[in-house]
Amino acid sequence: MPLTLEKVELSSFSAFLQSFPLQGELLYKTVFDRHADIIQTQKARFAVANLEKVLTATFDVSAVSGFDRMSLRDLSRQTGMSMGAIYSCISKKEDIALMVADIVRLSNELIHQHAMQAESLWESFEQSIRYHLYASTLLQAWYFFLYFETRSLPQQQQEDSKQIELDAIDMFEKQICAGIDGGEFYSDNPRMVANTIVVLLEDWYLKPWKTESLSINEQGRYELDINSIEGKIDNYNQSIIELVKKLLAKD
Amino acid sequence: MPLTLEKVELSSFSAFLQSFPLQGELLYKTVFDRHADIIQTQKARFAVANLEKVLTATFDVSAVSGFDRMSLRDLSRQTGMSMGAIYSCISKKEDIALMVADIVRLSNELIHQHAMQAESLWESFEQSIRYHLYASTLLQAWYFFLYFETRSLPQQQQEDSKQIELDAIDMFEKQICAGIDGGEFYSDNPRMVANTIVVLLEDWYLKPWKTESLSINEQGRYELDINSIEGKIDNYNQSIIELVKKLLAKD
DNA sequence: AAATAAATCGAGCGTTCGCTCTTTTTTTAT
DNA sequence: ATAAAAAAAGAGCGAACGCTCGATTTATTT
Repeated sequence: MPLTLEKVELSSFSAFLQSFPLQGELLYKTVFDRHADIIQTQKARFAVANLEKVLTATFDVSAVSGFDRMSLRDLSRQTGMSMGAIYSCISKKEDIALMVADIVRLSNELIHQHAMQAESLWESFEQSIRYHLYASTLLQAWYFFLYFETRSLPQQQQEDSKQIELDAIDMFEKQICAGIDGGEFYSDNPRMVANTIVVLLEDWYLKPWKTESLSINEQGRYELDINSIEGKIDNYNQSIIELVKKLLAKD
Repeated sequence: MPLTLEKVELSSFSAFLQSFPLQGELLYKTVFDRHADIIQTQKARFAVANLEKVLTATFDVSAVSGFDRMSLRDLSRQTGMSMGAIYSCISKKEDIALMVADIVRLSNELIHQHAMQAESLWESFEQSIRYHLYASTLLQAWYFFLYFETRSLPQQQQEDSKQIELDAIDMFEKQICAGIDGGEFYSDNPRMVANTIVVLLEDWYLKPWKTESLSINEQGRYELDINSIEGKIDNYNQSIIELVKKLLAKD
């Protein structure tokens, strides 16, 4: 039973939250299922609880000082788990980074697949942007971590990460070119427009302090405040859309 | 005798190279002068040679695996210097990151000051973008390092780095607003345009593989090939300018 | 050429790292 | 209630870390 997003209209962040599978317990259950081979713990109940603690603490600690500086003793202190407990849900430190990379890739696949189900070119284009914003808001810590800690991954996975970005640019470029061919858009530099979209999407989850889109809780961790975030996402999304419209306008 | 850029027209990358002071021997001499308090070595001749070796090797090694993973023994091997020699031009590992941060800040100041000398609003705006591209190309490794290794710096310096980015956005925003007030531009979201410019400027030095703007030499290090880079910078610069023109056009 | 100062060297210090492994505790099955 | 299985605990291991410091080499001055 592979994860999918049903074809429903995810026209708001709250609607998105109701159908996106990579959140809450199911998120960590997914991590468990996809890495059962390296996880010692057998019962999902225990593994899921531990994975949540380990990954959350990893994001907290390494956001400040980086993954390399985070020692597993830091992690032990932060989670209240012993070294043994930590090593029951990973086989080595690097595994944590692998799990994050895997989930981010999966998330990107899900939103891409879903956006492609749209009926018109513009709808698909607009939804690619919006779903990307939604997913990278929900999984902000994960996206952020992957971007900055790619160098903790094996060489091959580092290349893969680059390729994800290039693929995203290619995708937008193709959509733009299709729109140009269909007479819907105009641009003399489709790739530049596509690239601009991608870096603006990255900017959203890399620099939340620019828009204060996330609030900081008493533990100093960024967290979602659904009520205040909803408007901010829509704002940023709208800004990108309007920017893109100008860039693709026929004189 | 503070460093400055004479008021000359730097209308091409090669013209820029002829007057920008942060390059070659003078670059490392500047590092030496500005950190004489923590550098044991007294004679500039020795310090400059060692700083060049240490900083170059730092960029090489940590571009692959990060500053934290780079041990001073790696550095010793890469430079052919002993531990003692390394510690004669730094007092601790963190100093390397401090030196890089200092130079990047200085570079930004120089190009900002110079751009402000332009005579018209548009000229100043356009030169801010172009000089930033020039400087971040010449000092690509430095800019790249600061972006990814900010977390190796003390808390205060981390905040400063954020502020540099916010200042840059503010500056472009002000210029845009001035242009709107003067009837030269139109935009209903000046900050979004300013932010877009800044992330596109960052993209240039963070992801050289996107445009293959730098060639890779036999040591696997990115290096400048003045002949082929000149056209690529101008291309990218032109792409940004045209994009900005569209975003600020009066209908 | 001798004397002084500066720069370089690298073995070694104390610490911390990722990780292992035996012991103990908790959970599950009978 | 008891036995078997699973999970958690944390002291301990070898390796590698940043950094120091007395010995040595090189450069400068007299």
